[in-house]
Amino acid sequence: MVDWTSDNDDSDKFEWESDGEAEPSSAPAFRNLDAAGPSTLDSNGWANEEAPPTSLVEGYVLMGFPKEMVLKGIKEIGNTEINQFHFIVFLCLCPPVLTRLLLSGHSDANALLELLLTYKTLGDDAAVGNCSTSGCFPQSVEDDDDFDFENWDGDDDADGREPNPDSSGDEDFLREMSEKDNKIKSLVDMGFREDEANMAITRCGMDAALSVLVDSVYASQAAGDCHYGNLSDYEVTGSWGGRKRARLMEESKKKRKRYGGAAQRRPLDGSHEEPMPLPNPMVGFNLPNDRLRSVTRRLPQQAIGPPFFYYENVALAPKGVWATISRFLYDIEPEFVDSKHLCAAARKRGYIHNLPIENRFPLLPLPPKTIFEAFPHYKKWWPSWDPRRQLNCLQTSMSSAKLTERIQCALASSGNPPPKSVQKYVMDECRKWNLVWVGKNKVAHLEPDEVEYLLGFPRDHTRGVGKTERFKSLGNSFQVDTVAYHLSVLKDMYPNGVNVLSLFTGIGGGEVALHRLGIHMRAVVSVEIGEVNRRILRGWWDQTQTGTLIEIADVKSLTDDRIATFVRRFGGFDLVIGGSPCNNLAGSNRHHRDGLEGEQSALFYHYFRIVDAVKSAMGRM
DNA sequence: CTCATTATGAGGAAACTG
DNA sequence: CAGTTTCCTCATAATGAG
Repeated sequence: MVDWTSDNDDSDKFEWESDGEAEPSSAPAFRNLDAAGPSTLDSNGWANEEAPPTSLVEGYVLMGFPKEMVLKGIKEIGNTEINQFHFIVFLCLCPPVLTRLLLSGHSDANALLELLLTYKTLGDDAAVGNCSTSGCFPQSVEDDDDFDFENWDGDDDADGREPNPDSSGDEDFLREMSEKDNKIKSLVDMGFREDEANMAITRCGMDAALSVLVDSVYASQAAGDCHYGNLSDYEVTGSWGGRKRARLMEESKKKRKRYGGAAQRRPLDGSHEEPMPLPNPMVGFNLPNDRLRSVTRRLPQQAIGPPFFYYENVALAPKGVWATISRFLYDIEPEFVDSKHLCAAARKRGYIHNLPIENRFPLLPLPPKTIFEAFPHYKKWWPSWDPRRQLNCLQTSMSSAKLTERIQCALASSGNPPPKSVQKYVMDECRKWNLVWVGKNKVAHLEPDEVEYLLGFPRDHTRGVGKTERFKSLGNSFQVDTVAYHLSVLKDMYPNGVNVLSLFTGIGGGEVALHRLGIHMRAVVSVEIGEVNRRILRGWWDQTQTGTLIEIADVKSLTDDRIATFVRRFGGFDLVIGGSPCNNLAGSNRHHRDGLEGEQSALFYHYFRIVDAVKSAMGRM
């Protein structure tokens, strides 16, 4: 056994090997990178990489059907009652389809044929009567128009359903379909039945947010349509509402009233459209060595564990997002903390958790809170007109070398001190890109090990992968000191260690925090989509831990059944921790800041689903 | 193809001004 | 109080080099 409180203590210190110029040659920092130990398989023996298709259309394409054909098929069947079975039957009963597949040089045509024939047999036995009324069979193809598979170019809009003149009908259709597929799939993944999901979309419209759809399903259940599993518990909690909430919380346009101070409480009962106000200063419920601002809180009854859970995301999300997140996570008030109060870099984040907030303690040694304390050697070239003493948020990408050059030119061709206009230009860029002064008139971005240090990770934690990847992974991570401060209350509660379910693990900020707190992890089940991140976590784990680590790639594949299996195997989880993707919420995303319904950020609903599944599985223990 | 580099504002809230 | 300015943001797509 290892002494959990004292190993690897050099991770606390950041030591400069030289003047910072030296870039040590990359040595493999991890052991057993590719050695897939027995613990990389779960108890069912499933491999880690398996992932279900994300949509019906995609699914068939993955199965080897040409996309155009899939689209056409779905169109013919009708897009309101898409059913995997119908579609397979449709394809089976179209000999031209089979012919085309077999002639198309598909790499696995025989296997495909076998699959189709299998389904065909099933279809003959069971389902013909089932769909004979819907006109979903090839007849409908033929009496519609002369559907010629051989000359089909995939751009056939002759069915007249699409009045779209610009011949992008298929694209629109595809987009619409996959959007609907995704929503249905998300709802099904959350434990709803497919017909419930379909009904909700019909009621609320294609554009309804997922949260609205969920509400709609619950409302319909509460109205007595049906009861469905343990989720019906929520029908009686007032804030979930037994009534329809067919509005987008994100669309609240009400002028909001500001207030200062974190101590004030506000009803989160959804009876108003007031967005979630951010505290100023953003210090959370309390800070180390600052008992003055400490507050007490009372958790809603349904929020109380087990398990404890800890959720994180960006504080400055689009309007209404945090109200929605909070509503799903048992109406717990978020704790908004800017990590600039604990380290030298800002990081405004919201945390929703059901941990006690009394008797927290920080990691020691306390991290430096200013740039000069963290990196003394930058003082030498720091101009007096740069007033920064802390860094802005550490992001996922770094500035270009061209920018350093432009700034150098601008400064070289002006006096000392430079005119205000030049100062403003330089300061704007420095603040935007977190640049530091490394020479005369010379600024540069931080290095990966500096970011590791600021975020509270051991040095070289992300070493061994590309520099770009390191910045990306670190930029997406926790600030360890901040999270550890919140998790510190677990130490006395679990002297024998904890079992952790870690979602969206990334490079393992939560795990590092627990380790640095001296909390033993008996078992960690980690879900992380990024292969690089899984490797980083595995490397760190093998170096520092003796417990069991199970890595899973896709959160969607962590079904309620598998969760129940893990709960039985480990005797329950003590902590469910994770921050769901922020890239559709973050302000720096120019292209797809789509809010909580964005492609990645919508995975929040899986966080909710999984916490709830753990809750109910542990309730049955 | 992969990997690294570079250019690319919107959106929201706080601070400021009159 | 309304209008304006300032500030900040767990990013993505196009391009280029190998």
